[in-house]
Amino acid sequence: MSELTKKIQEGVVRAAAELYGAELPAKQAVIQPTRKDFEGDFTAVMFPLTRLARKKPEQIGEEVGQWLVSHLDEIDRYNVVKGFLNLVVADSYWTTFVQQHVADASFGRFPATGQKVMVEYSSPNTNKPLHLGHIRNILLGWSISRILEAAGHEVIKTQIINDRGIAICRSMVAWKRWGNGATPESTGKKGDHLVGDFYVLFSKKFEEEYAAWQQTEEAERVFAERHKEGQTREEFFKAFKNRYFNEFSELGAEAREMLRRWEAGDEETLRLWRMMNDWVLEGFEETYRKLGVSFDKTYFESDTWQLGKEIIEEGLAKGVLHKDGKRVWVDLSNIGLGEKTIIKSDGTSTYTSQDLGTARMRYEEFGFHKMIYVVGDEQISHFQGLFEILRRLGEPYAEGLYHLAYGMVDLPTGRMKSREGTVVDADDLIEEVIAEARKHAEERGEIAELPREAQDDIVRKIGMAALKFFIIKVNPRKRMTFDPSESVDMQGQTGPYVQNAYVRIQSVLRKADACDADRATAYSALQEGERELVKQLYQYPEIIETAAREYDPSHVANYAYNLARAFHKFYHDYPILKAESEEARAFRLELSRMVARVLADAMDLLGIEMPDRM
RNA sequence: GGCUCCGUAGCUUAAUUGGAUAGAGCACCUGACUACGGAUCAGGAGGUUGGAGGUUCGAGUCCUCCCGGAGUCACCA
Repeated sequence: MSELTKKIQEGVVRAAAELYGAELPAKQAVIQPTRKDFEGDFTAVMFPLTRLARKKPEQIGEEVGQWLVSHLDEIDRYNVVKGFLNLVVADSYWTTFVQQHVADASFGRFPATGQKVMVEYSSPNTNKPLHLGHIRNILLGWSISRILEAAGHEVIKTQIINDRGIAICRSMVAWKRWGNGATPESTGKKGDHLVGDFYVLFSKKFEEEYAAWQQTEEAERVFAERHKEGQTREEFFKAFKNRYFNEFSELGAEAREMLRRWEAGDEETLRLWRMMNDWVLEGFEETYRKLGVSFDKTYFESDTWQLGKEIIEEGLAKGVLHKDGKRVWVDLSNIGLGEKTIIKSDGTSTYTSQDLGTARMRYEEFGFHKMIYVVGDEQISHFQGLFEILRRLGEPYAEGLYHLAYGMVDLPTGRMKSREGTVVDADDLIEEVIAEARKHAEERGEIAELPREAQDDIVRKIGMAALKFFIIKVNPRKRMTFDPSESVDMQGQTGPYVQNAYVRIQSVLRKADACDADRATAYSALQEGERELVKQLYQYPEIIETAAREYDPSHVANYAYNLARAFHKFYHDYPILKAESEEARAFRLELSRMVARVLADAMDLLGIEMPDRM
């Protein structure tokens, strides 16, 4: 809560004590920004006082209002509507506020909390390129990291690359069989896309193999023996695919053999694996760079997949985990999850066992207070189980673990499905939004005079702003529909709209010759539109606090939009450079300067850059 | 079926965590400066906040029960 609202709140509590001899809990003295349709800056809700004062809310409002005006310098006057006490803050308070913070880089930054927070926000598989779903994940993780830093925490950004397992082996088999030694250099293809192509090729060949197999006598026999009562041939073979892969498929056997050799440390297999993984990782790096994100620490599943043995032994000794033969499991029925397997009966590890081990390893390495996993909501129960196990084991960091679950990204046509080729590729998407921004810029011709590189830079910033803002403005919890045509919109509630407010201010500032900034505080006829802007600026730190507490960057995005909107209106309604007085001109310039600074700061927390022209 | 999440205008969404007449954008219609950048601004139309009860001075928000959608409940990751 900000300084002034806190002061008002304390004032209300003290007023209650002095006027009515009542002890009002601070929490019940609700202070909120006044709604637009009433006069005032802050509103104190009087209803909770009625019981204590045993008077009508209107009368209490009058009495408390008078008390506040005479005891707080900042409060100029008040009015009462029903049980709402609307308080008007003195102009001098606002003009001083702007003067104090116009160049204050610490505005919107909180003092160090001493808390160390680890944020894991990317965990891609190395068998195919990043797609739209990853983009939401990455943008969310990046911005929440920045917001947590602004809130005073020390943040360690991390990713875990899932670089081993049967999936990458499929790509490896396909490359070996049909690749003819293709490389990113020889094909001119980005490494992750090249490997992804082989993954797709494997699937295609496997489908063909499976279809052919269904015509064989062996398939006939399998169907006869294993199909359920009333199940058609088609239904049976659709459901049987995975088992076919594991029991009958030649390609499946080859991929499994590849995995076996990898696990056995076969040199040739490892060489191939390293080569293809490196291609993918370089591709990922490029995409990350285009998205403007980075990590402090990268983990690889190939290093961590066997972790967890130690912690599992402890769990067995403590009776938290149970063992049947080689299989290790845990009873999670208390949180509605039933039995969960941690080590399979063939002795191999699972995702859960890795995650147990990785959590402890990270804690030992960084000693974090909080660890946030930014992972899709389809894994909610996985994390519930994981955290529950760590709690039962008495791990010291268990209470600080948090799964930031975001909803899937759908297309207007429905869910993205890699099998149906409806996945939106990250690189393609980035290219598209930039192309769209370029198209708009060319139509407008505003930046046509600039050198090529400068134009490219601006167009890139605008396109990325459109894409990022479109994704981040939605509450992470919600499943979102990604309409490609809307995502490149540049008007209305969009990134470019916010940028435009900033650009307009830069344009004004360029034209403003040096003027006496000190005269700004002498301005004493604050207009409605000015007041509205100042109040919104004043809210900024609180917004960051809320976004950090809720792990929700959409608050910051919506704030930036609202601030930009208020500025556009202000810009339209009042002259700045040709203001009616020197004081007004000085104040409006300072006010605009601060709006620009806060807009840029807020957008920076979302990973969005501001152009100076557009 | 158990657990979890979601449901707000035709569409995409917000609501300061229980506060005033539910606020925006898109799309549609109508307007605006010989002006500091029109990627702008103003106005119109569009709502029984999925439904029904309940708690409260006050409910989109909390409780109960329904309806609809999604996810998950694997010796997958």
